Amino acid sequence: MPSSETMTIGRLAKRAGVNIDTIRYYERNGLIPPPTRRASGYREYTADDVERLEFVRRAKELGFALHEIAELLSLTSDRHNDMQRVKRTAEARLEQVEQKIRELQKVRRGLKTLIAACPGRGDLRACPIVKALSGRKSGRHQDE
Amino acid sequence: MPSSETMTIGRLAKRAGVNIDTIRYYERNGLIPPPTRRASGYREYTADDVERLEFVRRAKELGFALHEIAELLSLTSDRHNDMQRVKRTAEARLEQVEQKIRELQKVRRGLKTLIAACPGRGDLRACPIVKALSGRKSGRHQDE
DNA sequence: CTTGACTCTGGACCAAGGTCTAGGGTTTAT
DNA sequence: ATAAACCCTAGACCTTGGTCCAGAGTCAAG
Repeated sequence: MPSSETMTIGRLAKRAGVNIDTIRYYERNGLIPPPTRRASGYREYTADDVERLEFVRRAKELGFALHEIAELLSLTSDRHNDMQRVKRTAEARLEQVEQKIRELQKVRRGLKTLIAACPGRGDLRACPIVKALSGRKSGRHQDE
Repeated sequence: MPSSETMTIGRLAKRAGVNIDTIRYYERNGLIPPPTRRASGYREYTADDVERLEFVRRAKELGFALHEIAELLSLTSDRHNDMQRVKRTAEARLEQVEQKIRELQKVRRGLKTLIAACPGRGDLRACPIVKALSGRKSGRHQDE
């Protein structure tokens, strides 16, 4: 197949399933290299760009921030790097994800405790959720 | 207790450990009721306001969005409500948290799979992480 | 040749949760 | 009485990841 086939930005957007403005936004932010231009200024893309956008989409699904994706892409295109940097980037992301999970699990335990203690009806002044948020120790009811 | 003691916004900010601008921001967004004013226009707060800000802080720690906190506060101050609405709000938040945890766990599994498959050195073209992001099937021989 | 669809640029706008600044008035301490 | 420290408002600015718009130029079909 003739890899010299090019497409306009609108076509690329459709193929990759992203908004046309997102492509320009990615270009501004270094996720997509500045493409060649026609004499008129129109951007010309190739099938490689579809793949790049798919790379971005997959990395986003793994929760990488755009700047991390830009980094991954630049690592990827430099043969002098080996896998070490890529692997470290992934490990750093994993660490972030695990940290966030731990935080959320703590929050979940807190909520579950409060919900379990709340009968769900009756006078608000006896509500353990309200009490906890108001700073009184829930679990032991005390008058002010 | 002499609840007639008042304080300026700067004092309240220090007591509650929040930024002075944050207090005004909360006021604009209905988290803190508009306080009384001196003739000069200065806001006058009481110890109740310190508690309210602490309520907000605790609710934020449980991941409630500000609009949800405003809702909790308004529920709380209306004696005609009973616990039901408060409990439901907390349950809704719990559901959100659990959903987010599930998403992150999926991401974590994906990352772990890739990291485990990556030897961490050698030619990038053989890197399973890069391959996966590039859309080639990496050896999906394992699930965790 | 004209029309409609497409593209260009630069900048505004969105959510959320603030933070900061400018330009003024007030309070407090010396 | 004056300076430092405080407060007022309105509005700009920040982050992240985009989306949308206006006004102008370009391209393809009829």
